[in-house]
Amino acid sequence: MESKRDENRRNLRKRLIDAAEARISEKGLRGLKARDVTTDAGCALGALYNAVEDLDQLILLVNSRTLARLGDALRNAVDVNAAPADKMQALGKAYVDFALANPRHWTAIFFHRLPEGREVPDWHKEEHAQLIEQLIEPLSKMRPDLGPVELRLRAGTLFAAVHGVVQLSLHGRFVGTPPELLADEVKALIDAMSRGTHLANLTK
Amino acid sequence: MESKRDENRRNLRKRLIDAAEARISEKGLRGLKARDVTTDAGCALGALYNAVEDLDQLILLVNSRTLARLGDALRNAVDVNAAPADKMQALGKAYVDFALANPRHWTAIFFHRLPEGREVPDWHKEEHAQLIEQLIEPLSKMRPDLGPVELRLRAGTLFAAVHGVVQLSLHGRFVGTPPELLADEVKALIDAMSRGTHLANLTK
DNA sequence: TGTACATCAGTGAACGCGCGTTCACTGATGTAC
DNA sequence: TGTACATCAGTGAACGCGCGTTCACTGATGTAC
Repeated sequence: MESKRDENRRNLRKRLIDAAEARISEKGLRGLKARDVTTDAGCALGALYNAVEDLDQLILLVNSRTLARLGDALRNAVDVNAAPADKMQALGKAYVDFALANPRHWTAIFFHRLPEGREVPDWHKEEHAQLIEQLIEPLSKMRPDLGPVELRLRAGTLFAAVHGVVQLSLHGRFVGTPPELLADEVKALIDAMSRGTHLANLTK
Repeated sequence: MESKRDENRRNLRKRLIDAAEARISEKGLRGLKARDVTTDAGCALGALYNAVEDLDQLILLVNSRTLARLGDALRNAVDVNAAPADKMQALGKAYVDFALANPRHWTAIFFHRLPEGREVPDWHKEEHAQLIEQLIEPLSKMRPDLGPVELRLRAGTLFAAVHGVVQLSLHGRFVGTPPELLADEVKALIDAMSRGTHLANLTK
């Protein structure tokens, strides 16, 4: 049975992650301060360092949650019986919707950097990989010409491409694609890429 | 005629930008400190604030240079007589090469954030826009079906997509596309996107 | 169940330090006559 | 050209402050008998 100590510890950890998550969603990563988080979580400043290694780890935990939520959003978006092309489009739309609905959490995933020399833990990298995994199945149907290695590579590229479009649009850098048009642009992107050279070959 | 004062001022400014540029290229944006820059530039700490508004503006000036260099690289990459598709590919390759050759400068452009509430000056935004401008001409040839507004939008999307692929690869997030394969992936991306639905329509 | 001791989480004041920015001063450049 | 004064850039020590992290202490939870 879980001891009271363990329960408290787990509890505090959760409250801290909740508080950090809320802060990030309001102020962004830069607005996250140890004092604010502990105040919001209802504990003393020092308690943070009992529950969690340091602030960076707390951010990692929030990002981990965000990735899980994003993963769920993607999973819920696809109809298992749908055509592959529709699955791809559904995934893209879900991704865009998620980013627009959670701009600061989404940004935090990509902008958080650990201090020099500290490596992103493997369990967290794994969470990244699992997201991309969801593209593989529908993409493999659309691109039977690709071997497993190329397929995985291409899925990563597609993911990264969509990511780039959403990022530059969200931060208004270079491209000022307004949010209303974002979905359409991503749609065109996915359409072109998941078809790829496949259809093009048919025309030769 | 330029007074000696003006000349000195211009000189110091240049040395400061040079020094900041070198620092960024070695240590990245995070490794840029006022003391280091002024030491390297051979002036006192306080002189920085005569020559330049503050550190953020100095970074902006370095980024501005980087954008100019990138712009030149793109311009030099295209053969004016080449086919549009080859032009697009040449632009993509030049972009990837530039990012791989100048990873920290390239990263600085996208990661530098001004303090809350301070806006990126218009002249700097304009430099962004001019980069994308270079895509318009070849893309318009390949996509005569697009009107001018859609064309500009699509060019931005293409740019952002390539950007995303390079970024995630460079930072090893999500996708671990190794640099050797990066060029091929970007090639496939540009190929698919600049053809877009155009060729696909032909097959209907 | 009760008692004595051990362990470890919670506390928040204090530490420490990195680092951008300022400021009183000096000395060079510019201007007026 | 020379002199007197004004201006403004260069200097670097000092300021200031934000903020993550520590640490000696207290008090609650766990363990042994």
